Amino acid sequence: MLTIGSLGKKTGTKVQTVRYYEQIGLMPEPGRTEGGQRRYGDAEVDRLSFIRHARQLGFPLEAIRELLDLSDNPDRSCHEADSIARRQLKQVELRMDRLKALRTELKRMIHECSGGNTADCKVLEVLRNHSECLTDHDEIGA
Amino acid sequence: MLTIGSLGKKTGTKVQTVRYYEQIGLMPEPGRTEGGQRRYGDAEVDRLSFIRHARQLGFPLEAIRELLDLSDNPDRSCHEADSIARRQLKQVELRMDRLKALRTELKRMIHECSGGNTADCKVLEVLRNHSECLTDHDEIGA
DNA sequence: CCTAAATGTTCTAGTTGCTAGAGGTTCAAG
DNA sequence: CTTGAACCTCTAGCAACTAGAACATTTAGG
Repeated sequence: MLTIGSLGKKTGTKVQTVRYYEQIGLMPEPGRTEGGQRRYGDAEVDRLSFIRHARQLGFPLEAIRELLDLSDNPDRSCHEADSIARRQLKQVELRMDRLKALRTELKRMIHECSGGNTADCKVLEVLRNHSECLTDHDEIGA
Repeated sequence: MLTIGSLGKKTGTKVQTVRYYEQIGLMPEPGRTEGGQRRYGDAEVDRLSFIRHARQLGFPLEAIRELLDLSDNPDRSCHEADSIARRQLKQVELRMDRLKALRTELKRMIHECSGGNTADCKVLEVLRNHSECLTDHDEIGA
């Protein structure tokens, strides 16, 4: 039986985060000691590892909830899990495309900056004047 | 003199967002009508455009605050603006690298999924078993 | 057995960058 | 003068945690 701290260490998760997952129903309510402390077994280690791994792959918690659900029902079709993964892949590719455009623009800004004072700083000038941009970067928060 | 709505339209910003920027001190407190409504001039249009453009390039608001500060002081060295931009470029490149690793892993997961039921779904299996991963993807939230 | 340190507990609030809604006021056109 | 769009403030919500206060429990050493 593991304490919440050891569970966290085993899975690379902060204690607060484990409790957070419990709060939103991603992790089950574990057994408690007489004194009220949480104790975990192997099933919980597996489940939390699954969650963490999916997070590392960028899946949002709601997608992970679905994936866990599928994982709990081994007789259901694999198709749903596959489509969740495909959706995630699309997201990743979209974000990559955006970042590529941003990188281009940033590089150009920096490249053209020749020092001197801010009055004729290329970086600031580009920011002031959107029309100097070559690429589209319409989306915010890429 | 522009209303907050027209300012928003001109700069591609939601009204709420303009007020939010004012609240956190990125935008100055504008003049008001007798009835208490905000009115904006050209300077505000420029400033908000600057902010929005920097956001599109992924700069966090705190970096934008610094950039605006530099922009307001034309005699200061360009060096600082340049280093903020370089920092941002590094961030972008870091995120791209992470996304690249994620994409690789997701593609492999999906590629190996041959249908059937979830009991032997590759997607779920990979998530269950981190050791099946080829790439590093240690950082979360890439 | 006792004590101290480490770890656990709950609860609240903060992070980033907005966005949405309630409930009310002002403005401009007709 | 009336109507309806656009404005006002204030609060709360989003994702996915993270941090801190104030207190309880557990465990190891002496």
